[in-house]
Amino acid sequence: MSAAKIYPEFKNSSQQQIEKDILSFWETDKTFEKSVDEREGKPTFVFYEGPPSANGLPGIHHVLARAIKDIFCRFKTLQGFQVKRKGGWDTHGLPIEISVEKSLNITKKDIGTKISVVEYNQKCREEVMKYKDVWDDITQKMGYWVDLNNPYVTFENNYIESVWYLLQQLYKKDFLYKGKKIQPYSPAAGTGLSTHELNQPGAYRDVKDTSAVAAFKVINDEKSKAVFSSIKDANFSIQNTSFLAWTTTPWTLPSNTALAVGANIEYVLVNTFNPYTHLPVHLILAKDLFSKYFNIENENKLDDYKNDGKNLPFVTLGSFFGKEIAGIRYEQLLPFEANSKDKIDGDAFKVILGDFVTTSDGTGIVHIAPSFGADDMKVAAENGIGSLTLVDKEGKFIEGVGEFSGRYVKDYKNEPNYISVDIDISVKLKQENKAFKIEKYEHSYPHCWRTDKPVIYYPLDSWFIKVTAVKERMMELNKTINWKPESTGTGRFGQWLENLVDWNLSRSRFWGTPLNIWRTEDGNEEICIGSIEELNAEMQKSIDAGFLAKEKLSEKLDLHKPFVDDLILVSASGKPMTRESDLIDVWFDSGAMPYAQWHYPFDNTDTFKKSFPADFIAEGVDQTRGWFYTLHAIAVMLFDSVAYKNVVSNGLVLDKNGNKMSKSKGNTVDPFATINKYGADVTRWYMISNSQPWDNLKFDEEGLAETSRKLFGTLYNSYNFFAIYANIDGFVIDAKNTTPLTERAEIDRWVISKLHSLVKEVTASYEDYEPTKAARAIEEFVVEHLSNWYVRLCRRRFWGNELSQDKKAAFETLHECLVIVVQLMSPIAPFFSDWLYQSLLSTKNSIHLSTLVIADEKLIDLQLEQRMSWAQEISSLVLSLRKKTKIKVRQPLQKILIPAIDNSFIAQIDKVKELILAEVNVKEIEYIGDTSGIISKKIKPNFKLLGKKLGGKMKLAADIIQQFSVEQIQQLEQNGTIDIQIENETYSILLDEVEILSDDIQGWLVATNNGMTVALDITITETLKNEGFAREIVNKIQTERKEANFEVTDKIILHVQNQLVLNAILNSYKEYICNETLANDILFADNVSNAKEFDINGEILNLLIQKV
RNA sequence: AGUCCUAUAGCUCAGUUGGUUAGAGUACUACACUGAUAAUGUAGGGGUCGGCAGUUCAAAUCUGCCUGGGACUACCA
Repeated sequence: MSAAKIYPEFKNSSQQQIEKDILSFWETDKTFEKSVDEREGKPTFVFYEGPPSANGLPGIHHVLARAIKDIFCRFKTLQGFQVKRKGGWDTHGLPIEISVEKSLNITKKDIGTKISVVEYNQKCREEVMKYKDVWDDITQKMGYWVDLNNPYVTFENNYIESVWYLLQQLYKKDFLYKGKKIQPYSPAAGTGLSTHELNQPGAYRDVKDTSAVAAFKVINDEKSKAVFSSIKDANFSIQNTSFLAWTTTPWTLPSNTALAVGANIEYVLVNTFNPYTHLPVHLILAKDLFSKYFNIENENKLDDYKNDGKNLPFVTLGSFFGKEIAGIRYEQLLPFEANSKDKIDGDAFKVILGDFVTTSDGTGIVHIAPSFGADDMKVAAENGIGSLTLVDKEGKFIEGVGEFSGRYVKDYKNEPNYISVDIDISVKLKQENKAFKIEKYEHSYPHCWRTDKPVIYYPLDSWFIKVTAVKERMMELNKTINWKPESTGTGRFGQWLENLVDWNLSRSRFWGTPLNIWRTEDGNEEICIGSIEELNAEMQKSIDAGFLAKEKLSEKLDLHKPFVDDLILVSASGKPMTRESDLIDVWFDSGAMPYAQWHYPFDNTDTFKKSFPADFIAEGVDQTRGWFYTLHAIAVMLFDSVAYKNVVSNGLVLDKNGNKMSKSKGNTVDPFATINKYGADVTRWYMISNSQPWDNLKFDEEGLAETSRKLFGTLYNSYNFFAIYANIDGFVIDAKNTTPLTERAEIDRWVISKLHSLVKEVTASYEDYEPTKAARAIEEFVVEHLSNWYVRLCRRRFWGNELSQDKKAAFETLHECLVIVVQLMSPIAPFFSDWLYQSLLSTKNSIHLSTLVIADEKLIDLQLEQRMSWAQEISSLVLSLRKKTKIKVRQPLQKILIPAIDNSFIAQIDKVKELILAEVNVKEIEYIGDTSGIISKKIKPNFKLLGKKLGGKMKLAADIIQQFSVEQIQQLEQNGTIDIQIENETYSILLDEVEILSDDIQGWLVATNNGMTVALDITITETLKNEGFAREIVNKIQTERKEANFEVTDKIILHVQNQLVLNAILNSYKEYICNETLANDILFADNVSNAKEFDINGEILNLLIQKV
């Protein structure tokens, strides 16, 4: 009994302390490194880390995202795979530039004047790693295993060199081209934006803009005369006729060069009034949209008009199809010096046909400003219409636009009294009789994701990647990727691929990977550099040609601006070539990580080959068109391969009310505070078990407390229970010498069977990237099966005096369950599981270096699991009956009755009989056979079978069957069939097609649930009553022992004051009582001093408990 | 505007190929149990399965439309 404690017992250990201890253990043990190194040569499981940017702080959603990554990497490691996890940092891009500008209090304009590009880029380089320490801290505290000692960093020369290599490969395949396109452009940031950037969450926002329906006056010429010749109305004049076109961006109206109509859309021409000037006018708009502006009740009531702009009366003068009015010319809406006709590079101001025109909005006539809309540009080019660009790159009107010159089209400068140009243009139109309807219009409009300012569409020179050329192949290969959830792959990602446009690679910025293309001034000769070696060779050529100073070659190479811009190369024909000034989209950086992280193809080609493509990646669902896309695009174009085989896209973390977390709402959750309070394991477990990774998670602190209490508390108690008794008995697990399963108790075999069923289920779930299913299954096993059934029912087995064979088996069984359960949990809860594992095995070898047990089918006995679940059901029913009759469990009862329809059922129950009897404190089970005559039977049709057979008659048949008499049921049971009449037709019902249940035992107290019926004999005989007394006495003594803080091994002596009824019982149950309470003797006396008074089922007992 | 996801008890979630009393946990209430106490058992209240139609003998489950929540896309005037 005094043996050294093998298993540490923890009275007050906290999850936080455990995690601290395990963290420092991992550090000194180098467990993570070992978990990779020890598996050298084993099959690999390839994981790619999507690089975070360390210039922002980590949030709780990062903990979720990284927990998901960690789980599968740990799981695969447990399975024996080698899982390398190279960390990485995303270091380029606008967010970094913005935060540098903020901290230096400068703007883009100041770069090159107030600060040199060299200095600026140096600042960026520093800024990038601003919060690296915080990130390292959360990484460690949350238990995310990733190699941060050798991360890939996107701004390093090696990384850039790999990116250049990839770009050169694309160039060689003719996938790179330069073109002018109307692109999203942010005047505030001074740069074009890629579609990826517009896809950033929050980029599209509902805004209220001033929208204008403008009237474009028809020119009276041969064409218009011909078109309108059919109109006979005396009041009609072409000079007074206008087209109505709607726009939400009135600032584009001065740049208008055409109007587009739909060929087969019908337009009407009406005589009415201008609602602002009240002058009589003729207007043309789509018939379908007519009712938006006019009320039919006001037809032909021109004389009623009250000059108030309301209830506009009208007279319809005629109607035309779009194809008829195409070609009509109109007067320029807002003529200025800068948009005079000679400034336009083509024909202008006429009606053209566009297939994109619809009648869902506006007037069915579209205002065309080719410089500010992609469709506009396209349709204008097709029709030989020229373009006007009256707005410069800063977002303000150029000189020569009258009163609007120099004004910003949106508030790009945060002017305190910014006045909307849209409004002023609208006012001007109103005054000039050119406005028909000015109103606020709410619509979704893209904003620059960093400056928060509205984007405009603007003609820009750009380099593109021709991804459309491999569209089909990308779709094909996408089908081989296992998406979790599937709908993200087929739906969101699949549709994105179907509507693919070329990837705009250019960015006019300072901090990023420079485009590796040099060109002669005329653009006739160019070169795309694919390596540093090649660059050096070209530099040498240029030095030889005299374009480049000799010293350049010996300078330290930095593949950033402005250094690369200073390099002038020489073309084949001897002309100087300068670098195309653009940087490339940062998304290309991250999409290049499978290659660039290994500096492929310059180094590590073997490593690369072994780690491409990835087996698994995981990021937020918002990366679908981001990282998931760029990885896929580059892999397909250059390697004709997928970049990843399995991808988990996780949802958002919302607050507990389902609102998005945001700093402004103040509902963000601090990951450090959470981990500090509840521990990383609890946080991880809660997030994984609460909702599937791809569903949004409603983060609620109460859920964390529940997880902590239920799962971890229960497991902790189960272990402590084991440890306490194992230590008392000096039990030490001896893996080589365990009790054979056949010699163990039924309940041992049951829990082992359950355990292996669990291993099977959990392994399958992890393999299917379903961590939530795994977590929930583990939780159920621990709480319901292991703790609430196995441990609870087996407690007595652990108490005996010596280490019996049965007790040894119980220890071994519980030990095995705990070891395997923590192994299954370890990917999700890496700290607690490691701590428990090491405690259970008295080892200093981490659980994360162990090999996952494989489910042993031979140990799974479904029949056993079935009969145990019956035992649980029966016990529950008996307890509920006791409850109903208010007979406490401590009072033994004689028997329970169970209707038994077949013998196999009896055989099954017999095997678990002892467990049931002990659990419900009853002496025996009696099975009631069919012939007893006291079982009432209930019959229920099997809808699934009968429904198929009877079809429409099902309902009637169900009524008939359910009302079967006892005789009819008997007949069916005997003959196996019975005929019923439905609407004068006869149908045979077979025994298989119904379910016969017993739901009552006449004359008994019964309970029924899930098809199980149990009756309880509540007669309390004298013997039972006395035994009840004995039990009650034991209970009081036990409670007293506990209150007195006796050790569970302390022996006692009982001093009893003589009592008429209880003396007899104490004597006849002396052995039992002494055994149960570890009493050496019971001593009687007429008077016991210091005795405590107990109420034993109504009898008063004065008793003193004395420790020996 | 379109595409996709989602809606089940106060809260968090299950609910197989459609099959007849819609479940669990949690919270609340009451009573038990307790040599595991960070527990446990039993009982109770709590649901128009977002709404409306349809298919079917039978719909939480399938279809359509609508509403709320969310994400994404857009050249959208």
